[in-house]
Amino acid sequence: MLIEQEIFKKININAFQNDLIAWFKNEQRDLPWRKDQDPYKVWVSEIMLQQTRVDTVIPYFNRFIDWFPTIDDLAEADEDKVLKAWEGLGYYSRVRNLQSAVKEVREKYNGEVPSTPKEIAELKGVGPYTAGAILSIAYGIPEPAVDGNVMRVLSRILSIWEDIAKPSSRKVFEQAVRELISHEDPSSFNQALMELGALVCTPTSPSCLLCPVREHCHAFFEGVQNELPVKTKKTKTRDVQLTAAIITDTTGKFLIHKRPANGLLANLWEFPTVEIHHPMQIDREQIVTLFNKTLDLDIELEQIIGQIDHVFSHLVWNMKVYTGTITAKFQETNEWKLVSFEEMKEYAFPVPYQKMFKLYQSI
DNA sequence: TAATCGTGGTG
DNA sequence: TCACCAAGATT
Repeated sequence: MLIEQEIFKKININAFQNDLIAWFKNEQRDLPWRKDQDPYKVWVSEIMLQQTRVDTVIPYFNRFIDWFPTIDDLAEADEDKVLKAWEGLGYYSRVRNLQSAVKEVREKYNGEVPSTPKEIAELKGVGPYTAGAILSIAYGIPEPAVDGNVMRVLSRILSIWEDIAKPSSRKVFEQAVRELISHEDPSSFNQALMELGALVCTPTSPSCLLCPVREHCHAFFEGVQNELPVKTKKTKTRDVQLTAAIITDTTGKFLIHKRPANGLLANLWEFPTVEIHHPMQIDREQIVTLFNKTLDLDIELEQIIGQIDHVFSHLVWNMKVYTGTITAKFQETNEWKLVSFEEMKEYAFPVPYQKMFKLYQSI
């Protein structure tokens, strides 16, 4: 790669490290996962923080560590309870991978989180960023931990015009970190880059006048901090038409269904739902038939109580919500359960179904 | 590589 | 209202 030669010329590495780390030690936020360096807690926090804001993560992290204080606690827990701990956080495969990886750590590494790049990167759900974050923060090993913050900050400081939306450009920034990282305190260095990105070197209108490494910043020198980083975008969401129903039996219990183990919202619970492919040419009777045939049920729909629109990363759900009743003897299975209001609280429901139940309660 | 995988905050 | 965003990984 040709870029390293330039990096050495542009930056006084020692002064940059010192200014950055000194700022971090003074200004870092007091966060629950910074109270110690327990590799398990660092790991949990890094998984939670993937694509998720710090303020959102804090209460989830505290409750998760309360429920599962150690690797053994998480490894032995029921998946339904683990998912319940993650309910509302999103990207649920993160926590299923985490539990799977924790079990592997217990079996292969005697319960100790491995401390080599190769071994840690093999764990489920641990990609290049998370591997570097755990190695540097928990073990003090000078490995790059390149997330969106780091790419933004370094694209400005080093004036790197790579498109950070391209997966291939991450390695450019990893190489940059390898040239710049403090070997005396890699933990503070990596965290400082991210903290700077979160607090000062923000995506829009960065606070350059407050920046501790302003004098090292090529973009600030050239006045192009608002043009960096280069990031192409593409977002096309598709609409999905669904009909879902709150179905009760004669005792007032609710019919719930466990979603498939793969794909969207895997292994979470939902109220019975069918997809409507051609909403213009379907009547109520056909919807009932669709429920009974698709879901192998025997139910009757009562009335529409409203509509829930929910936006995911790559699609939008338009859910028509009905109430309904069970019209025949019902047999519980692993995927189908009839639960009381109190029992329902033990099951993890994704947000659209939480919205749906609130709608039901409001009528 | 591009698509998939959630949610809540923000300008 | 809506595009964009936030400590990415997997397929």
